[in-house]
Amino acid sequence: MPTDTAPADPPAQAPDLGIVDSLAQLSFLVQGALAKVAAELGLSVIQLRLLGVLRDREPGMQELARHLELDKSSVTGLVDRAERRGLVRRAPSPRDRRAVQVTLTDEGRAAARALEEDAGRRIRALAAHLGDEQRAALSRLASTLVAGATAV
Amino acid sequence: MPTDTAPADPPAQAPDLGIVDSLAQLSFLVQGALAKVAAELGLSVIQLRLLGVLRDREPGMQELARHLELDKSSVTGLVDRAERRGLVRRAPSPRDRRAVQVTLTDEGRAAARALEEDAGRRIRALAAHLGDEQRAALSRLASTLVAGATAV
DNA sequence: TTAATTTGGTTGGTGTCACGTACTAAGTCC
DNA sequence: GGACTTAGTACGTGACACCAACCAAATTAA
Repeated sequence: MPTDTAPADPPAQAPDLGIVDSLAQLSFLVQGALAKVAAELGLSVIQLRLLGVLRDREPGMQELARHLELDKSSVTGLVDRAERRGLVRRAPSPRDRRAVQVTLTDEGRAAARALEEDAGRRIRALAAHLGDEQRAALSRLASTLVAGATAV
Repeated sequence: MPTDTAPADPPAQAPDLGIVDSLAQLSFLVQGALAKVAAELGLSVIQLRLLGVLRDREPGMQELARHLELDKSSVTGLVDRAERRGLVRRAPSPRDRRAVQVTLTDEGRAAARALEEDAGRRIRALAAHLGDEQRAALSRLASTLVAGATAV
């Protein structure tokens, strides 16, 4: 159970932590980077994630809940707060009079773009110690894992 | 800004998401797995992390705050809740009468072991679609990245 | 075509978590 | 001795997540 993201001694040759610890530590590292990105705009990671999902979708609340793996009541609150900040809008669904379409506002879209850029910078910085080939290999492997693990 | 962990179509050949999106998505995947592991014992990810740090340390509150990158007042609350659950104990420091040593209780140690095992299972399951060689390569690359990025 | 059920969403209550500010007590430095 | 720093707590606030209960619209059954 690898839980430590605080600076450690730089090993001349990095010891292999094993698949479990290395992925867990990596995830804390990346999440920390994303948290800092979001914090620059006064947002949380979950708000960043919300904006990310809405970049190419106009889902209802239920669908949003599935994407974010949250309870629907949690999504109500999440969207409430994002709406209060002027980042998203609730529009009535044209198909279903009960339902709602959640949409990015212009401000929200601008924020999403800024976050995306900054996240790119920060994550690339994390991988700065890797060589080009290593980085490419890591990207491929991570992509493969993600594809395999999310394909139900 | 890759924010989606919900199931997607399984691509015959996984497209490379790029280093940024692949690492971000991977981090959400791993954090989700850790959240489920913790939830099985009625804990949160940060509590899991706390137990992980305490496996091989008996830090003071300040030191704990540094390890977890939290404000010291946040650590007070965190340890309060863990103590209330019987997982950790506050002992007076022998060196400094102001300070405290945070220690795992027997119950806490048992929980840490259980979490560790289960996290291993779940993370290995995530990587189940990778071949042995791929998994080993990913582990090495992730280890290298972590070592490089945490070495101040 | 009513009646029963499912679906989409909100409300209200509870607990966790993180922060900032303010505070006490103990250690350290002149 | 007094000034300053360090270790930790207390308190108030806000974000976040869940559950249970609820309403209204949509769908299915009778």
